[in-house]
Amino acid sequence: MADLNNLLSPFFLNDKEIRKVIELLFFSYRDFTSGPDKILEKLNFGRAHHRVIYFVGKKNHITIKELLGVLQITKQSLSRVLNQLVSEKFILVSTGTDKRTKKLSLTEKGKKLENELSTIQIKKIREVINRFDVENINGFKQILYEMIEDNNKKTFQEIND
Amino acid sequence: MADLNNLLSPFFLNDKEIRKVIELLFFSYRDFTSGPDKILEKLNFGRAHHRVIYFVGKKNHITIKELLGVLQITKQSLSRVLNQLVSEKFILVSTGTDKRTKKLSLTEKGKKLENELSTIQIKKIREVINRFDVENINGFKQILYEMIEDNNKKTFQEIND
DNA sequence: TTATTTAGGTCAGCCATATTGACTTAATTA
DNA sequence: TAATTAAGTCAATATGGCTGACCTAAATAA
Repeated sequence: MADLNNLLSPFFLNDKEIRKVIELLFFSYRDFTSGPDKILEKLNFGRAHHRVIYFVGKKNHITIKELLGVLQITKQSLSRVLNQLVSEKFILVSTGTDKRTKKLSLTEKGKKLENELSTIQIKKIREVINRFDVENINGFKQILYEMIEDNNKKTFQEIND
Repeated sequence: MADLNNLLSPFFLNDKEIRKVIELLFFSYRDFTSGPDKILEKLNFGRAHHRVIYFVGKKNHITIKELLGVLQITKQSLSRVLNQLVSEKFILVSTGTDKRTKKLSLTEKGKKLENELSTIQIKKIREVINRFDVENINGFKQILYEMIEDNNKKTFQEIND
């Protein structure tokens, strides 16, 4: 039966092979975040701070509500992290046209940190990806994209329009 | 200059495109772990328990030391999680030939939970992966593998030999 | 055989990141 | 004017990490 399955669907992957993917995701994601973690530690920041800095850098003038939508954490969780970043002058808060909203942006200090952290991850990805051909790279991106829940696919598109 | 780069290296990816990969990794990894999280919550377990159950299931009779090497956490961190799993009879501890060591294995109850959690993730990966061809899938696995630090590549190989 | 190393455990305290629930303020919109 | 929305805050709780100090028992090296 297993043989028949392999015969009929050449792209079929058995559980054993798929478990390897589970492990690859675990190990690669952990190592992917380890570089920035070391820099953040010196500033007494964590990965949560990195995410905020990343997405504020990505979308200048992002509001609190939008940021909460991207991060999918509670406003209480965001509050602590964001207040630290604001009080230490990595992030600047201004009022929106709708005066209920706030617009977040990186200060020069914030941009510098954002750049330092992203450079590590960009370099790492580029080093890996340069060893593969364009079909593999596009396939890689597409597979990751398809692993995202539909709701969050929208978010990905929104921050990239 | 950027044009020249693109001209000379067709596989060159600019920072903007690489940033998309950073985001894809963040969103996909988060959604990938959200399924099991819901089941674990009912048992008052977290992702740390899942990892222990996963790797004990993966390598029967794994020792504490080996498990610490895979998870890369301190024994104090492992201790709390593992003791819960043992006291709630998901994991069985026996003594190794070297009587200083302990061998961990899943009980029937543990196997059942492991299966329940892994099934969700395997299903998710299979659903995605079945929409791609074998070259894309292999490329995907290889790129993830290359993102792992050398030390941890060894670990991945060891648990898969 | 004694000394050292190794595998594992434990106690205590600390920090980061997340949660829920309840409540407030100010501004916008119906 | 009433309802909704964006944002903030206080308090309590859980999870999952960490460091440091210290312990036991077994295996191995000097």
